[in-house]
Amino acid sequence: MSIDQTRDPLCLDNQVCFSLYSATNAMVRAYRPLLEKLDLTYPQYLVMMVLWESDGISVKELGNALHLDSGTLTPLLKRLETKGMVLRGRSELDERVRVLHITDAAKTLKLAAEKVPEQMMCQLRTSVEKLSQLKLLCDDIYTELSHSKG
Amino acid sequence: MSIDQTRDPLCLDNQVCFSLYSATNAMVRAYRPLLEKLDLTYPQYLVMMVLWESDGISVKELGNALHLDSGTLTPLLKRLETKGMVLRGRSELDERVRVLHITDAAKTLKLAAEKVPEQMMCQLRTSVEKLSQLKLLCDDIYTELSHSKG
DNA sequence: GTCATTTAAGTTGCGTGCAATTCAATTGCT
DNA sequence: AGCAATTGAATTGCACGCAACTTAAATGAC
Repeated sequence: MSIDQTRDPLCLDNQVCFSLYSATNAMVRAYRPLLEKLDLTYPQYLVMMVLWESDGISVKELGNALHLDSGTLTPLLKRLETKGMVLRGRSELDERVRVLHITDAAKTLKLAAEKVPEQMMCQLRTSVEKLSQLKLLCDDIYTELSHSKG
Repeated sequence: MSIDQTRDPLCLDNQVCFSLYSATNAMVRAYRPLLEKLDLTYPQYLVMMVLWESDGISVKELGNALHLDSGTLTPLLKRLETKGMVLRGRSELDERVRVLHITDAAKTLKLAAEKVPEQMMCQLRTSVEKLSQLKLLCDDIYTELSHSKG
């Protein structure tokens, strides 16, 4: 004769947010061995994905694309610079802005990185429909949570 | 005449994982002002949720419930102990295991914490069906990603 | 009973996320 | 032109996550 856990607001099993949190942690863990071969962390991989598509953008623009701020990105970009993946230049028009350029090594790395999404899908043995459903729902609540604030 | 971004495997817009990652970051950000009043971080709130339901469990059991390891939990529990929320005792049967007990202050805190889920739902202006869909999908991929490893 | 193995927790080290603050360059107002 | 307000990055400080390792206690094989 246990309590009705389906009504308990503080029951872990009822919380979407905990599922979201656990799924994300598991996802980042799953990426690790794949990205280790590229000498990248998951956030670094995200940064590289943006830069592979849009070379020469600013830290601000990068932050907008990834929903991250300079407090996170500045040290991360310095690490990528140390690895020889990124050049952190300055805009000539506006001395405040950093202009981010990828190196030739980064362009080479892209070829290996292109295999990562498929490797990841092999572990995610879920239907493509479910995954696009998941993406829509995540984008949905992201929008809600951002709108209610900034 | 741009490239077909829907086919580009390294296009950010195509990646479920990035949506998941951004949604989780946004979710944790949204919790912050609510939990600040309880002097808890989101992971600390998760720990307290488990302990409110299951007082007297071990670090191991807590880790199983939250999918976190002692490297994360030990320092977190020490902080909760400093705040007077948790007592980190020892099992008499097995000297290795910590027996975690909540304090009276933690029991009082639970009353305030019970309001948090509803406050959170106010920001998540999404239908309940969508949210339970999201939860199912997250639990789904969590299971897939865990099974493929441990 | 002894010793290798296993197990629970703790420690170390690194890379995030992010709030808060600082700094310098630019913009806007007048 | 002069100066306040704004903006782009960087810095500081704190709390995770987690891999890798260590420590100490318990278990198991013989």
